[in-house]
Amino acid sequence: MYTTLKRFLESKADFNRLELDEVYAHFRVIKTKRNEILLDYDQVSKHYYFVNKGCVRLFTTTKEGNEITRYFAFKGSFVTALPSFIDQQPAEEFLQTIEKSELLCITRSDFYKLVNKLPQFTKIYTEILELGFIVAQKRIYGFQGYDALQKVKWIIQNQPQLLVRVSNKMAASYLGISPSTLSRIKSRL
Amino acid sequence: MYTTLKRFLESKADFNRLELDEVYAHFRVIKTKRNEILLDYDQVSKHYYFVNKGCVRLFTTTKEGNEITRYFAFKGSFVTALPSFIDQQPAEEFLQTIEKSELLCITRSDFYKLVNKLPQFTKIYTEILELGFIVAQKRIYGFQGYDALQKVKWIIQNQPQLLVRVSNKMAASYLGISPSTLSRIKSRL
DNA sequence: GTAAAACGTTGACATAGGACAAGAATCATA
DNA sequence: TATGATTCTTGTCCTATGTCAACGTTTTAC
Repeated sequence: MYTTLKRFLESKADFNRLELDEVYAHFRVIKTKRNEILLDYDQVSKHYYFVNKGCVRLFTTTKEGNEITRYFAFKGSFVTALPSFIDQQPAEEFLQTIEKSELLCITRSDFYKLVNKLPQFTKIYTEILELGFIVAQKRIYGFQGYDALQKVKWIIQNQPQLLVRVSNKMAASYLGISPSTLSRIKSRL
Repeated sequence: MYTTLKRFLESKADFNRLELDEVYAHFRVIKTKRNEILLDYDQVSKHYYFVNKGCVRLFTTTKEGNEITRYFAFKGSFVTALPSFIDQQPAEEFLQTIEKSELLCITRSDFYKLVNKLPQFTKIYTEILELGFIVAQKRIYGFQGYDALQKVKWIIQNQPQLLVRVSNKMAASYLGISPSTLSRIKSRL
């Protein structure tokens, strides 16, 4: 149950047996179906999720009702609506499983308890923030000035599993192009 | 000299006199002309800057040589090429003053010394990361699915000083539209 | 297992906005 | 202060990509 999380934690800092158990104790297992909403647009983010199996998508919608995908969390990633988790304002984004998934869930208050109690966990939080920052920057800035074809090539280079794992529509909404355009580009590769 | 920095620090955490002096001691004042490069594309980011006066721009260029502006740091903000500062890889972006400026500069090693020595400074670093993350997300995701006019309106709402403070060209490269388009839109507002 | 709904693909069409250029305005340098 | 360089504005033109629609395929739900 905790193998993947253990691997994640130990790759970031040194924990002894007791500390690991203390960390685990705060996580609760959640099994979900496909397309389950974990967090709604107006809700405040109170949980951090670790993906044990499956995939969680972070997305929002425009006024016109089009979905815009911001992030896909696959096995071994932490995910939440971070801005809301940090400042406790309504998320203005959705968290959704896009496959039957198994998640480890920790509440915000428990999360910060661990951050304040275990220096290793403080370090992990800092790294999550740093990495989140870097990844988001690379992804989004990487797209600046790219046309549709360049974006698709970028994603094939940098997240090759993505195009095969998620639907055409979701991938398109992640790339910021229309499903038609993505479909046309794929057929020409 | 340290008034603006003092205000910044005290707004984030409680420091006593001695601690403040210790923080100050690691910052060195830099006075720059307009358009001075603080960090080049291939360099590794070794300094964090606090803007006392003036403005620092973070930008990069496309293969075709077009500039893309990522961030403007005005008075009272910290700025560096954070991904490079964190992982010590070449920055792939530029730091440049766009006005005659006065900066407080701390080296990376001193910065991390403070982070590890003073809990308040740890907290400030966490907040810088959190805030940087939130601001970057809001800014960039805020633009997803916006057309040029919506972007301009967004910027007028959210960073009203920006359009008057920086050149048309730089503002356009920040918004991800061409200078011509920005010019046309402004004339129609 | 079947009907309904959602999705993917492809075509025809419309358009936002980029590229380029030229003249006016502003800025930099000596 | 003069002159060359850069930037701003605005026109014309063009292309990438969005929209809409039709149709076949896949998924969902009862």
